[in-house]
Amino acid sequence: MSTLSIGDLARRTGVPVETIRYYERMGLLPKPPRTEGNYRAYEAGHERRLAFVKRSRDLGFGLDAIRALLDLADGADRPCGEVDALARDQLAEVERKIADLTAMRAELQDMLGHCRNDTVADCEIIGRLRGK
Amino acid sequence: MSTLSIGDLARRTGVPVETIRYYERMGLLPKPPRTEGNYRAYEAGHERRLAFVKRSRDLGFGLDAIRALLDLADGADRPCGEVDALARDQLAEVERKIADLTAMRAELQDMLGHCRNDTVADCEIIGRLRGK
DNA sequence: TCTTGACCCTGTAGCGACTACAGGGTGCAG
DNA sequence: CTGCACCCTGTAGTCGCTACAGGGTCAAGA
Ligand SMILES: [Zn+2]
Ligand SMILES: [Zn+2]
Ligand SMILES: [Zn+2]
Ligand SMILES: [Zn+2]
Repeated sequence: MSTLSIGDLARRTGVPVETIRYYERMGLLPKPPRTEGNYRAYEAGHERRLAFVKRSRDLGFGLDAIRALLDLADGADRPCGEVDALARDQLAEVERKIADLTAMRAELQDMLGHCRNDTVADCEIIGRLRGK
Repeated sequence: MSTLSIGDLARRTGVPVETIRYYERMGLLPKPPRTEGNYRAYEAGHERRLAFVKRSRDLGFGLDAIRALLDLADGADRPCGEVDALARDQLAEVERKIADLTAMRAELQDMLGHCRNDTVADCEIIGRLRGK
């Protein structure tokens, strides 16, 4: 038989078993047919769909956005403006996070650069956390 | 009287009331004395401690790390090596996140740059999410 | 004096995206 | 036939808040 168990699918996609079941509960993956013993039996279509979800997650899309992307991907001859909009929103979100983290990094580096490694009372890190 | 209500403290530190109560439950802030009407009555020490917590949060430290920093900050004449280690760990974490997000940004930008705004079937964004 | 309204209290539930059990069932190899 | 890896469901925990629900307190204005 060419069907995959949930464990097979997990190994092939790199998505943990528990996460696959979670995606199914969240409506990202269709409920697969079951074997006699009530095991999930996946086929190639399921694997492609899960791979799509994984690539989207790797780009930071939230599950709601991924549901929307999956729906849009089904309408082959519709314009892709909505897809674009989702990607642009996600890019904006990523850029916002990078900006926040870059500010944190600068301050942490500066604190560490000023620390003379003596007592806590004189430590620049503690001093700045206290607000000088 | 020079005490502050929880709302006063929230306004002065920029930390929401609910979050202040949450920090108290989590053991980051000492339980303040109460008024006759059972209102929390804060003093300058509480405000300084909360400001320390806020600055630490703004740098991305987790609450466990902040608890440790607060403890270390009390031992004035001990060496600051542990403080340093916490800051270095936090810097490493921030740098890891920046690296992840930078990769996401590059891929999102590239996808968006290749999208010719036609149909979903030809859309580069959908194509890449599907794995080409 | 009464009442309005802003503030405060506790306790609990929800968010997002998992992750980790507990307590069982299935299926195959030795 | 027995062990073991795997699968099942359902629930609770993670992190750092945030949002109620259902009450109590308090000062100012009519
Ligand atoms: Zn400097
Ligand atoms: Zn130091
Ligand atoms: Zn390219
Ligand atoms: Zn497109």
